[in-house]
Amino acid sequence: MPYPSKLDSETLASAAFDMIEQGGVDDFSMHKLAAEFGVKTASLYRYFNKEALIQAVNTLTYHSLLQAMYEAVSAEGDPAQRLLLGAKAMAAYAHQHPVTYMLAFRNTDDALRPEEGATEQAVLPLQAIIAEISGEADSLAALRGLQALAHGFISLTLAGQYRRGGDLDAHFEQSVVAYLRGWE
Amino acid sequence: MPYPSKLDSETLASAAFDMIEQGGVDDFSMHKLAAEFGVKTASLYRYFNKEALIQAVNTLTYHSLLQAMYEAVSAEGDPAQRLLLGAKAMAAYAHQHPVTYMLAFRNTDDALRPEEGATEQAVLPLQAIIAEISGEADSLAALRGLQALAHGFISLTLAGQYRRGGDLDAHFEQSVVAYLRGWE
DNA sequence: ACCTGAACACCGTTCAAGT
DNA sequence: ACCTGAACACCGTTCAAGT
Repeated sequence: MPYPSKLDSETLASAAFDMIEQGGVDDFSMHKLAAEFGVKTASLYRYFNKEALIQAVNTLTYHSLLQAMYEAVSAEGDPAQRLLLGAKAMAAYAHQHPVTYMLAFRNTDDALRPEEGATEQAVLPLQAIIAEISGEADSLAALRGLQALAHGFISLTLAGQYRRGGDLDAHFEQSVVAYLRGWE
Repeated sequence: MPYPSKLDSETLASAAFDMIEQGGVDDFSMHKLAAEFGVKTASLYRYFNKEALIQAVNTLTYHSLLQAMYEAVSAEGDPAQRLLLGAKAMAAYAHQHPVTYMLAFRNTDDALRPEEGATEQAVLPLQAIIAEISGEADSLAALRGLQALAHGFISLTLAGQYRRGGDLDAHFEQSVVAYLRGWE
C-alpha cells in the first residue's frame, strides 16, 4: 500500500508563514515545520528547501499586501485621499504581520525576491493615480518615493527606531500628505 | 606562563562587521570568526555571544552612518539643500555597506537595537534644520518622514524592489525635494 | 586572566531504502 | 509516488580543565 500524501506545497507554505509570524524567523526551522505535520524533516525536501520555502512565504506576503492596498485605493475620493488610504492599508497589514512583512523586504540577495512582474505589474493602478498629482512624466519617480516613504516609516517603526514619543500614526499621515502635496 | 590575550571586543566586532559585509549575514558564524583569529570558537564567548556581537556590529553601523550624515549636513546652503545632502550621504553609505546597513534595520526584536539615545540624540541637529522648513511644531513628524523616505528608498533599492528601470538616483532626489517642499 | 577540549542539542541537506 | 532511516557537515553554546 503506497503512502498517502500528507503534504502539499500550499499547505506547507501557509503553515511556514504562520510559524514564522508567531515564533519569529530565527526560531523557525525545517525540523519544527516537519514536526507540525507529524513527518520527518527529510520529507519536506520533496517540496521545498528552506530558501524556496521562505521565498514562497514572501510571495504570500506580496500577494496579501498588494490585495489590501488595491482594495483601499479603490475607494471614492481625490487622488491624494486614495493614496493615503493605500499607504494606511499597507501600514495596517504590516502591523498585523510584522515578522513576515520585514522578512519580505530584508533580502540583499536575489534568491528570495518576488517573481518578476508579480509586484511590478500590480502596482500600475497606483501609478495611474499618482500621475494625476505629479503628471505622467514624473509618475514613476513619485510612485517610488511614496512606496519608499510608506515602507520606510513602517519598517523604522517595526524596528523600534522611533522612540521619542509622539503620535506615530499622525506623523505617518502628515508625512504622506506633505509628500503628495510636494508633487503637485 | 599565562596565555597572552589574542582577542579584544573592538577587534572582534570590527572583524565581524567586515566578514558580514563581505560574506553575507547568513554565511557568518562564530566558528568562522574564531578561525579568522586562529582561535577556538569557545574563546569568543568571553567577549560576545552571537546576538551581542551582531548588536555591536549594528552599533558600528549607526555610528558611521550618523557620522556621514552629520558631515554632509554641515555644508553651506539652505535647509532643503543641506537635508538633501544628508539623505544622499545616507544612501551613499548604504550602497557601500549594503549588508550591514540592512542588518542594522531589520530587527523586529528589541535585543539588536542601538543603545538608548545613541541615534536619538545624534539626530537633533537634523531636526533643527528641518524645523526651518516645517516649523518647530511639526519638526519631529517632518524628520521622521524624511528618515522614512530615505531609508525606505535605500532599502527597497537594496532589496531589488525597483526593477522598472529609470534613474534611481534622480528619483531619490526628486522624491526628497518634493517631500521637503510639501512641508513648506 | 585567557584559551582549549570536550561535549550537547540543534540545524539544513542528501540519498538509499522502505511501503 | 511519497515518506523514512541514517548519515553528514555545520552551527551556537556551556563548562570543566589546562596554562
